[in-house]
Amino acid sequence: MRDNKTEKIILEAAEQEFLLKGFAGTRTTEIASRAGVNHAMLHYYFDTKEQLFEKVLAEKMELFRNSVVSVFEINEMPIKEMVSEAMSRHFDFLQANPSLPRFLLNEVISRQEYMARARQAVTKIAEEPLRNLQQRLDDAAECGEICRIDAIMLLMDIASLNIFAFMVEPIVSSVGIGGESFYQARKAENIRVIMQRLTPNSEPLCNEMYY
Amino acid sequence: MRDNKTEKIILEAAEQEFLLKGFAGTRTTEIASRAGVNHAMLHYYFDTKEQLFEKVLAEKMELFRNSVVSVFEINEMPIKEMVSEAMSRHFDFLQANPSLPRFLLNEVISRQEYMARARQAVTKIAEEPLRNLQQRLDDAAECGEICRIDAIMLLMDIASLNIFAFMVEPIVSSVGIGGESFYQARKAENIRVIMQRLTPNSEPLCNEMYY
DNA sequence: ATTATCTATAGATCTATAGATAATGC
DNA sequence: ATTATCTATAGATCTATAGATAATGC
Repeated sequence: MRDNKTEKIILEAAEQEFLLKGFAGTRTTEIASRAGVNHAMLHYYFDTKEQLFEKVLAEKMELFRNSVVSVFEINEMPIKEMVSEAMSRHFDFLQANPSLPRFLLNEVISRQEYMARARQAVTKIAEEPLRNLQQRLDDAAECGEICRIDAIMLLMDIASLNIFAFMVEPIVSSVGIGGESFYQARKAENIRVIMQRLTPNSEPLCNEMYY
Repeated sequence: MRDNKTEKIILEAAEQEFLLKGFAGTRTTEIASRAGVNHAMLHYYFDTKEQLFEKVLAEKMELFRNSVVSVFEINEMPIKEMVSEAMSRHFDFLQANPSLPRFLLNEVISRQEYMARARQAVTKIAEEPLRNLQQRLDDAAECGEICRIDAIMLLMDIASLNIFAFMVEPIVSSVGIGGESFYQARKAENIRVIMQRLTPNSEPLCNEMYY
């Protein structure tokens, strides 16, 4: 045989099960049955359920981390274009991995072991980019390109708008949410909302009020 | 004895465990130990784990439903004030129940039994208010009070902004998210973003472009 | 004499492995 | 003769209950 076809099939089935039901809700027998292999095979290729899960989680975390980092790397263009481009890439990534945020969020929150790890990772990968972004935002505000804004608030606005729809889609798809054309419109909507948010206010008073 | 003190203690402990770890991740022994009662007591007051869970879920769903309905009931004021007031109430509700959205989302998505139920509930409670809202938005746009906007997009914007921060708070609290003063600023930010979104555009071209 | 609590354990469910058998590579 | 697959079952974990004992209400 010598091919790791079975191993791959099991891993993919595990991925689907874990993403849908989480670690606690997933049964190794279900993974095996979804993969169409004997249950003993699962333990032949992967020692334990935990190990199989770690593999899936690590891969997904890496995927997620890369998507964030790559988005932050955009630079050397006007701030509004930069934000717009970053949002677009972020949205596309989510569309390709719609169940990822819910999965990571849940496993991390419901399992103490991962919480500490995740919090550290967030602090580490977020702190410097956050400072840089704030600097760029301040500079752009100084030039009158955009209004003054706190980087965390901006990022939270963007993340909220981009991520949330994908999270709730399975439940609210009956009222017209979901599907290619919806997400196309949604992407435009999200970027529009943020662009408007960044626009310098005509009445200078307002700047002071909110910042 | 005749007081149902123990019963209440168990129910509250169950609520905490379920909200944190979900149905599959929760152990009845853990609930009992959190409640500080003998494990057998749990089955004395509540026949099964499933039954205990149903009680918690039903209560939380009702709470959630009421919060949505009550927000939709606001009327008889200018559209922008109405939206602003609704957002404010919605935000306050979430601040009082920060882990509710994640819990409901997860249980509903990871357990098929609940999915059908939830989808029906959404369709039923959302359809009419959605039509009414669209009507009001269209009327207000006609008068030039706001720009044209699709009701679903607006609601999705609002829900995203209001809910998301509470969902991720446990993970990102290390970078300054969370706490009374943060949420106060966050609430203002969310309302501001939506108010700007509703503002009629100065260049009439833009209206056509996005709608 | 009814209601609440405990101990001890049965029963159900899920993960993991031993050991036998079949398939492939050399 | 090494690698892959199967059957059958052990072992671990979790839920649920039986039955004995203690506490309260009348």
